[in-house]
Amino acid sequence: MKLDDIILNILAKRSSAIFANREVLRPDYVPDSLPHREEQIKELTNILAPLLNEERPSNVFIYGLTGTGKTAVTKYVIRKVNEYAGKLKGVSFLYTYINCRHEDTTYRVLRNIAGSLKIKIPFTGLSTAEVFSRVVKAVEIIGKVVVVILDEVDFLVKKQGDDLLYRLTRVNDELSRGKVTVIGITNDVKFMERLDPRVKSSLGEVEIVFPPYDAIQLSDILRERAKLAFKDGVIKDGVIEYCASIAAREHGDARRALDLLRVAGEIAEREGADGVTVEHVKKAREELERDMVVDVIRTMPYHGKLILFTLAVNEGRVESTGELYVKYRELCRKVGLEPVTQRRVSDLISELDMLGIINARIINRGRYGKTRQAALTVSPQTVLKALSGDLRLEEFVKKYWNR
DNA sequence: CCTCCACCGGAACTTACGGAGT
DNA sequence: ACTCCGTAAGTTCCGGTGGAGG
Repeated sequence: MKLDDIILNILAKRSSAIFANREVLRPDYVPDSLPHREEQIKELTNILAPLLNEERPSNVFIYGLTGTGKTAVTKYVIRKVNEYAGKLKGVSFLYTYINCRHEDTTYRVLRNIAGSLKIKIPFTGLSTAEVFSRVVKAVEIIGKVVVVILDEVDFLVKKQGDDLLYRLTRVNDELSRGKVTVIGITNDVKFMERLDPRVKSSLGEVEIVFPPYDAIQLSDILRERAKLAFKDGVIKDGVIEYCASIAAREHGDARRALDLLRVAGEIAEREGADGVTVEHVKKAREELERDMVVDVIRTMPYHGKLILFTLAVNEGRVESTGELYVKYRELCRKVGLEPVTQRRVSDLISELDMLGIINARIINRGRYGKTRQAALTVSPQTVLKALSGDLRLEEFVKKYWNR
């Protein structure tokens, strides 16, 4: 085949037989309609309405499990309010969206806020106090309301404490021109309890709760997006319902449902099929699982990978942290590595649990103590496969098998 | 009803590193 | 060149704690 033809072939496939617009299924896409979230949209719009008079809205706190539309609704409403503020009243305000899972330090969050105020801050080197005062100065000079949206705030607070939140909610006292409103978003129900009472009262001026979707609502959402994302008639019977039922089982997570649908479409496309079937969704589920594992492994510290390895070669589960630790040390010894302390391993278990790659249940064995029982949520083979892709571990794995 | 195991989990500290300001 | 700062991984120390077994 001529090179020309190869390229042409690939490009031709891009104008796909399956997708009309796959962007609609991406997690960060904000749709024009958000079914079953009218209540929350109304509430949030009411709260933010003072922006039209250049007044500072109350701080808002938003709860809801992952994939319940918190982020989409917030982005949607703030965008619309901003639009109408300009159109109807000729006023403007600034807003910035920050995901604290990615920007999980005080410094990085401040740098992001600074960025939206058009002042540049080096990515390291300054003290947080310095950055904070530069931000405050900028708000003062600009003299407008600044809405700071902190998505997944719990990550920030877990790592750095509520100091930044406290200062952000108090900053209005120091300002004569310009105001700051904070919108905090979290999926951690117990988050508020851990906050300093002062932060709690100021941040929780208003609260909005996002309940999880049920399977029927998920189907509605998927159907609506599928209409935009796929060409007519490519979605076969039962596909939408199947995606919805899987996601409904996992706490009504719409993001999960959309991911499934998108990946199923991509698989169908790769196979050159003329439609998306339930089989494609099943494959998509496996593929997403693999991706998740690879992703977790890439971001884990070295000894976190060793813990995963230990777990994987033990049929994917252990009865206690102690057992896991003994086996982990054994592996380290065989391969000539310094093991970390049990305390550290305990933290690594927590991390893996939070990332969803393992399930760590606390169990009480009375006289025989309290411990965590850890089990992989994915198959050990998937983990081993993903680990062998890790360069430094490859040797390790080989050594272990040939020992 | 109390004890006491095998841990959990918070906090403060260390080490190594790389960037900024002066 | 020197100091100050943040980040990441890990350590040390230690105060809890739920419930089976005495």
